[in-house]
Amino acid sequence: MSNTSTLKLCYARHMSDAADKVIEQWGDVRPSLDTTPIGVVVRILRAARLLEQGLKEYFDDNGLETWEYDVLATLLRTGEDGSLRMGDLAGAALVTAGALTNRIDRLVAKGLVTRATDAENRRTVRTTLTDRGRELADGLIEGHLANERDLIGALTEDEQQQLAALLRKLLLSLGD
Amino acid sequence: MSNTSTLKLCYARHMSDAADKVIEQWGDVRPSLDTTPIGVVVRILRAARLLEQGLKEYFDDNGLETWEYDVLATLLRTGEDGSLRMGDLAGAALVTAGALTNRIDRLVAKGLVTRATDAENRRTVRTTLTDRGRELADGLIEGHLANERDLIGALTEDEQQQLAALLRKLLLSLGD
DNA sequence: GTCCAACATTTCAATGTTGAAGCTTCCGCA
DNA sequence: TGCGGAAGCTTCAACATTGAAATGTTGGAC
Repeated sequence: MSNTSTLKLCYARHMSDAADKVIEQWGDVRPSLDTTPIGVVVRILRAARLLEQGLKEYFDDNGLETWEYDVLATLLRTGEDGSLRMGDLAGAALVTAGALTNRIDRLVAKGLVTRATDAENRRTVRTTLTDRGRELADGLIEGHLANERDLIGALTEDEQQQLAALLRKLLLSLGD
Repeated sequence: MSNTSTLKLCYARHMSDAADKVIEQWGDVRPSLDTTPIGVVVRILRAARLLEQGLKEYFDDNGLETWEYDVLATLLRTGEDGSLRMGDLAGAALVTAGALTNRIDRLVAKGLVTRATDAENRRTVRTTLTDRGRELADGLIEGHLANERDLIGALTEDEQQQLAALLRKLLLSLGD
């Protein structure tokens, strides 16, 4: 699961990635453009895609979809009684309410969560982990985190912290 | 199009974003976990979603899908004769070949590109900008870049460069 | 010269998401 | 008490993507 082989490929300094090539091409064709924002935006978009693939591989190996783990883990870490409203789950996953209904349907069918209308506010529906769901999520956390560590392992701890700090600032400005 | 209002919200230092909350929650519920990779991975995923939304708004205003501009711009900046093979376009957009066929179908229907089998290697299909496609893409570049600058405007230029450098290193290790 | 494996694209069924419309349920207000 | 609007979720049609199978093409082995 370690990507030692690809790491070797970039020991050389100043190797260029896809974003560098995009910027270089614009420089050739439209030299007057200020293409600096591409260096950030394109890289974030591509990094997200590649990380998603990397996360998917881990969950594939464990017979789960990434979003399934996301729902279970969100319920698990939210503590309390391990139940959340549909809207909260939709917000956490950045998908629409319709998508969440669909997802929870399937998790209920798998026996990993239950669904019940809230007694106090009967408009809201609370999704709760079953024991099986809790155990499943619990058993996957460590491996998932290890996988994440591996995916960003090319960066030193310092670099990881810098990156996190810069992204936090960006996210706050984007309204996260 | 400027996000001054959201910027104001984070003048206070050490405000926490969604990733901070996730980490904090795990700390409460499973204190033994090393959740540091979340700070990077989750943030990249969320930043990508939010940036995609921000890009979408600009192209919505201009009656185009983001991917439509992506194809046109890729063809435009690749220089040469402004034509590319299907596989190249799929690679640039990180989608499958099937998706590309569909996308190019629609761009052809709109009169923005043409499709022709390559004379030298008749397995490959070359997609080429029409004059209209070229003009359309050309007219949108500057606004698009201005929008991108705006989206990451909360970061100083130095910070943007640091962020770009860290992401490049990460992307290279991920095989970009 | 023929055959075969690899390549490049298209086709197609399965699947998941979005956005809008539709239901209940709740709350503020008269 | 009753009404109107908003909140919260579900339903549904439209649409896009994926992954696999199918089609056609090329180049090398023999």
